[in-house]
Amino acid sequence: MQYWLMKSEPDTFSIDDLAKRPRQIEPWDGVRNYQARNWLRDGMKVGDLAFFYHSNCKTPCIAGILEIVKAGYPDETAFDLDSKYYDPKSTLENSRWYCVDVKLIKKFSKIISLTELRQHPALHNMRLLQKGSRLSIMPITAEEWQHILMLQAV
DNA sequence: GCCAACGTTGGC
DNA sequence: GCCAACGTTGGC
Repeated sequence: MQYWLMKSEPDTFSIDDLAKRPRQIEPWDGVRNYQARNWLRDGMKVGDLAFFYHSNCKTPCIAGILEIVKAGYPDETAFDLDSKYYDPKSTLENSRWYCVDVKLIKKFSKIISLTELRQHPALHNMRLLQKGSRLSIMPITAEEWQHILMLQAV
């Protein structure tokens, strides 16, 4: 059991967009970074939980909780000529990119902003808070997970 | 919109 | 294998 944080730009795909999906399930596709790809392909297991993070927006924040409901499989957007995620170097026989399916577990009634996260010494080591950190998928420790959940409960 | 930080590409 | 050039990310 591993905890994760997954970034999405709300203008592209927000937690509300996920909430509108029929079973609140959606492929988490379009990731084009090798480190993140490795975690999608090899690290994430069905039943793992993840924070849904809104990036590149007015108030960057953790907006809710996701569950991984399907483990890593080839990202089909890479095969789609019309997709902005199209990559000619990814093939059906040898897929370069992977995705997982996520399900919305909870949308926070009170979001936890990046500013708030920075105020807690217990979270200082989070990869998310490191200068220049750009990973869109990252692991979270159980301690960090619990700490952040407490902030939400307050 | 700015720009620092980072990742990728490709010539050599 | 180096590294300059370029493109992207993402907070502010």
